[in-house]
Amino acid sequence: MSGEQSNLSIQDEISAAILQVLHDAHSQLNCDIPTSLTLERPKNRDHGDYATSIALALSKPSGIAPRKIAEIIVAGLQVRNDIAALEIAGPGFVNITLDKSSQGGVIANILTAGKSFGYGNKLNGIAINLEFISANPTGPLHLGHTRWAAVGDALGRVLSAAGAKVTREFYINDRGVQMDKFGASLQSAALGEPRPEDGYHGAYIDDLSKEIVASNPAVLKLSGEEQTFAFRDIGYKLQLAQQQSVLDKFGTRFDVWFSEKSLYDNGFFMHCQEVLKSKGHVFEDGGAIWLRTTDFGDDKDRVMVKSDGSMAYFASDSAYYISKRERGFEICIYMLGADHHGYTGRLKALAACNGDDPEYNVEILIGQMVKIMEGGEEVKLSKRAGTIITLEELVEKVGVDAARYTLIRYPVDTPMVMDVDILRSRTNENPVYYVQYAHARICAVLRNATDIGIKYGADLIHPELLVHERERELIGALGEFPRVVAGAAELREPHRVARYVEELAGVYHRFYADCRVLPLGDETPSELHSARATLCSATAQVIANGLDLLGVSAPEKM
RNA sequence: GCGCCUGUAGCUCAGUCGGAUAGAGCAACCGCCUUCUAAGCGGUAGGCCGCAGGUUCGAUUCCUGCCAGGCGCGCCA
Repeated sequence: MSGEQSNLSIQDEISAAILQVLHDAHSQLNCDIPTSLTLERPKNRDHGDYATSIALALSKPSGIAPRKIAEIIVAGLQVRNDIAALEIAGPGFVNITLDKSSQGGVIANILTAGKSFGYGNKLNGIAINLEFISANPTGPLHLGHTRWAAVGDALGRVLSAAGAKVTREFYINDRGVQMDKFGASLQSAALGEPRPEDGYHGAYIDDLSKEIVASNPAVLKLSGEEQTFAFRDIGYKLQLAQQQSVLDKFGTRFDVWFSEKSLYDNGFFMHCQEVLKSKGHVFEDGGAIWLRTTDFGDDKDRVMVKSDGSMAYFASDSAYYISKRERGFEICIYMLGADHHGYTGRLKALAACNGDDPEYNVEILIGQMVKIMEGGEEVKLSKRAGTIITLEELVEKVGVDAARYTLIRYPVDTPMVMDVDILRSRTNENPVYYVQYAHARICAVLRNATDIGIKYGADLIHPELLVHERERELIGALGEFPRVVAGAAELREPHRVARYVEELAGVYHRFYADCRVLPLGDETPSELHSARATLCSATAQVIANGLDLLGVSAPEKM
């Protein structure tokens, strides 16, 4: 935690000042004053460094002409010495141009905070359970899982950066008939028999069965069901380990690997059923035990215990949710594939049945489908047929950074198309290279600066020298980062960080083209060189921090 | 039939409480390396923001209806 001073950016100070001015004019305005206000960054540079349209918004409730309100704001801000110019434009926009020297504060903040620049306290202390991927341990992770592997991990990082206490959790579906089918498939593969029709058919089953036999030759001596279970259990361990290893290489980290099976240990499920029963939403019908989720808007009630006494999948869902709540998580985030969006209703209703607030305690993010193109054609995905693109294959094709970055830079509710050919080619058709290149470029400049004895650092900012339009743009963009991170966390949209970092890279490239950083030839090193090099190092820091939140590397050389 | 998501430039897509002339990358065309990484920069061209209404000072954004596409709607997991 840094002190109050450094947490308050220049735009926060000014927006607070504007709110204060409006409050002071309350008797005149005679309407509700908003509690917070975000300064906009106008696209058009002629409109200053920041702008606000609050005067237009307050015009109606106060019954006062917008330009009149703008005048009040401008009058109230005149006294500030960190503002160079104030202008009322159009129907009542207030355009603010910062004083040169006040812009330097951003650079100082970045250099002081270093790796933690951008981190904030918007979600301070909130215990969040972030569940993602949650694949069956019966095969490799495929493309749908991969989207969440990247986005879920990035969201975890972003939420943590906003101060939340995040636990990343992978729910292992290690129970039920699909596990037995898995065991039977492995068994038949090992024995050279035809696979069960409803079993798993991918080529990996052959490999896995060989691995099982090689490491545990004794399985061949077993027979019948005993042998099926042995294949199932050993295969499960190996397959899970394979998933874990792939995710580890992908840079996706989990705090908890939660076994579905464990929900039935030590009577935990019975406990959950009692909890729900005590809240009055459990009933029996046709020999089955149900949860009356229709009490809270679900389409139909859900079976927990089937009439034959076996557990329905929803039994596990219920127990798992209660486990999360009993472990102290305030917010449970579920990241589900589009083919599971029908879950929203029942999960929200489940929370309500437990006496929780479904709007607050449960959040469900639905990730739309990912298509993959190669050679101009869509690669069809079919797990049963075994022609799947796995996470591992994708990484082999395009590398971790390109795969992660591409998956993260789109909002998850957009269906997306990944073109392997483009991602494979190392050109800036792939935005990740554009961003990484900016970072590497800065590092090269700074290496050269050091070589020729140009110093840079927090005591050499010289904001009064950084007056070039490109410099001001760059400083302004750097100052946006904390706000972007906070917004990404609050809206659960890590792609905002990616888009920001692309924007920042672009601003830097333009700065680089127009503003020579290091002395030319035998030119004498000046304070401007140091100031620009310092600005470069601040930029590198922010790009690195942004990429780090995405789990993408920031190379020093390319 | 019901529900969720999507529809913005030739392509892939951004666009947070409604804001000023709707953006980026790629593809096309024209320029820029005798000195910091050209994986870069500048410029030109490219748009009925799916369609139709509504709300208002103002709508790509909010509301309603429609059209098109994707995905779901088990005592499966």
